[in-house]
Amino acid sequence: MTKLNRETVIAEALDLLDEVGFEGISTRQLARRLGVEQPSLYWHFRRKEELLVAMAETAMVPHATAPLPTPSDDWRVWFLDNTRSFRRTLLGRRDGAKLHAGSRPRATDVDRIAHKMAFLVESGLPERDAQMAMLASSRFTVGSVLEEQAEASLGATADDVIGIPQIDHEAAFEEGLKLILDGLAARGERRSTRS
Amino acid sequence: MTKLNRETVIAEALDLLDEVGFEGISTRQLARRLGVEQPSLYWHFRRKEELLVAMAETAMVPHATAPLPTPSDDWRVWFLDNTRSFRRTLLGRRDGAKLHAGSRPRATDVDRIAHKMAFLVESGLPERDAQMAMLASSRFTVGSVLEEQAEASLGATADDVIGIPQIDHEAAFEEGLKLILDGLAARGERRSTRS
DNA sequence: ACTCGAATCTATCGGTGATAGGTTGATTTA
DNA sequence: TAAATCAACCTATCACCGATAGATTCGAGT
Repeated sequence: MTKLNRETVIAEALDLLDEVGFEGISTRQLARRLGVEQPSLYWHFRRKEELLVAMAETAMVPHATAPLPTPSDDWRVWFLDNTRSFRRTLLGRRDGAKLHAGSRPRATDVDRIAHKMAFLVESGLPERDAQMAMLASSRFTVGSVLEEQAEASLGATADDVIGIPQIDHEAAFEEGLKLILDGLAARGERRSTRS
Repeated sequence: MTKLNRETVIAEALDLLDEVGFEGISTRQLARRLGVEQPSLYWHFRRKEELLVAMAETAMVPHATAPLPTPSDDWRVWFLDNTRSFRRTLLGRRDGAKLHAGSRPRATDVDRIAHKMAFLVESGLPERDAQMAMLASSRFTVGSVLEEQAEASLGATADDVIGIPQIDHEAAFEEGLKLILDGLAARGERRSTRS
């Protein structure tokens, strides 16, 4: 059998995540899948948490490699699509939000965020508003997906007692996102129409 | 020594949470603090998760017992204060957001939410907008506090490499919340001024 | 005094992350 | 080519974890 490497471990770990969920991930199960003994994983990762961080990073690749905005883009449309891309990526893996929550941005992410910010400023938004809107939409998204995936996990075990009217997560996300966008647009317009 | 009961266990568990954080909670440590052997806790709780749910509920008491809005209140002011109350309660305990995340609302919570919704509708907001705004602000808050407390946990271990400009979480929360409120107000005004 | 059951105990299970230190086999070096 | 090196595994083991089974205690009610 071919030799293990970091990427193979991460890929298999993400497959395992999809099957057993975040709490179900154990180094032994992962090792068994890779045809290896459990301590061998510690050659590639110092601690389990280091593996989880790497998993989170890989899971975010779809969003982290999505095209950046260009000056001709409508900032409103881009803002919506960018946040949707983030959400779809989080939803792309089981417990994706839990995996991602609290992870620090890497240097390449920081560069991309800077580009996005510059785009919004170029589009006429005050820098602080742009910054706060990016932050707010990101946190709103994490909170939303976290709840959505938590409900999915609980739904698998406990039966839904009727009384909680079952939320349409997609619609709730879109509406909340629109609220943030509208709040942002109100400022941008106020600024661009008055000055 | 006085006999144990559910409330005592929960209270001690929350103290333990503040000391060791969410990941550090173990039934053995908790039992030792209570002067009892570990399996004794299983008389009061079927599984550890049941204890965690009870902890989450108790931790939310400050917010869950805060005064409800009255018809004379300004809905904008109330909306801000209500969301701030939620945030402060989450921040009130270490890893409060992680503890709360994904917990289902209890019957009494549902009643309170219904009251709040009715208040917003009475104040002139479309029901769906009110619903979505409550949901959005709640999820934004959970996402925000989750990140804030995650940073606090990481900050305790890893040193801050300068390059991430250190966010003022309070200000970011206030700005994001204001975006949601402004988005909501834009609709309410549009409705009330046109009809 | 006797019973009964709530509330605790002891003992133990299988599973977990992690470390220490030995083995192997390919690659580099002398 | 022989020796040395070192990445990449292995075995063995640790302390700890959540959870269950089943014995024991002890106070309240009859």
